[in-house]
Amino acid sequence: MLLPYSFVEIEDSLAEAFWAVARRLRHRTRVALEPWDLSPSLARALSVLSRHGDVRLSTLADHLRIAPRSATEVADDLTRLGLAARLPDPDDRRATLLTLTPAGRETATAIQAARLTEGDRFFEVLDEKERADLSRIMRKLSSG
Amino acid sequence: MLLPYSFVEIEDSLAEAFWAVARRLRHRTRVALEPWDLSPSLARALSVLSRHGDVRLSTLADHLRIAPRSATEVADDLTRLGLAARLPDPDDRRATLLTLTPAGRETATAIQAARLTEGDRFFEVLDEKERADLSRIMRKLSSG
DNA sequence: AGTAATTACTGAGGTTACCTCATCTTGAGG
DNA sequence: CCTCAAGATGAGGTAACCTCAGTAATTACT
Repeated sequence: MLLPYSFVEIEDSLAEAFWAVARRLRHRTRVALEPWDLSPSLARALSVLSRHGDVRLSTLADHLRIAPRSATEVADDLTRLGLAARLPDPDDRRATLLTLTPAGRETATAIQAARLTEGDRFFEVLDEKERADLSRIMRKLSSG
Repeated sequence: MLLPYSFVEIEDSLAEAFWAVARRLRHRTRVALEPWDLSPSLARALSVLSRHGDVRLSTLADHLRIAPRSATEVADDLTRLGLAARLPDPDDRRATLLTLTPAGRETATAIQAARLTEGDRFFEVLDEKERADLSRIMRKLSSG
């Protein structure tokens, strides 16, 4: 199937350019997490806990968009690291709440801060208007 | 009593907005690949082969940014699927070239086209100027 | 109230896409 | 011709997911 040549080139480079940026940003994020020796996956879980407070494992799974069974493993890992703890849900004895330990809360806050500065540094090559444009465009792309 | 919760994460930073878009685009790409039942990883390898012609496994590894040992596995998979074949490098008897079979070439072309239309559909919610802005901004971010 | 269906978590085991390390063969330089 | 490096691969390992089956607790339906 053939598309108009110029059109192809533009679209092609747009998607590719996007992924090139994604790779760079991912790398930056990984570097930003290094001081805590935490995988991106666990860092994300920590951030969910820090934003939403105590959550059921199933809710954690929803937020992370992983299978419920996998949330069990994330909880295991965070617990093993002393960053979170399980406690029974008072409203439903089938359910388990995951809560941040003080160490977990501290780590979550530190990571959040580091991630923000990393993110800022990454995007600060853009001027004010470009950032506004990008923000608006991202919003459009993620809901359209 | 349990409060109802929303699964929608608050995207307060550019980075998070960016990742939300990345997730959507990745999903679109995966969907676009479904007709061929190929993993994104193999599709990428196919596209390297289609762009660079016959390549050594080590070169393939470089392009895909994976360890040389892992390129062996990618080659195994493509070979098993009849999309590529190994042939000895005439210039170096230690080396192996991977080459596309006719089926592989055909698949690579079809995937390329499908991927472009998917990308097209993804970015077409933007108007002309937004696409130009995004393209410029991505370029700036990936080299800055 | 008694039973059936559903929900929350987890054990067992699998998959994908990577990795390192050791080994074999071939090539290149002193 | 001898040592060292490079290309591929066997063996074995890992992270981060997955499905499926099972148990306990809850809700829904006679």
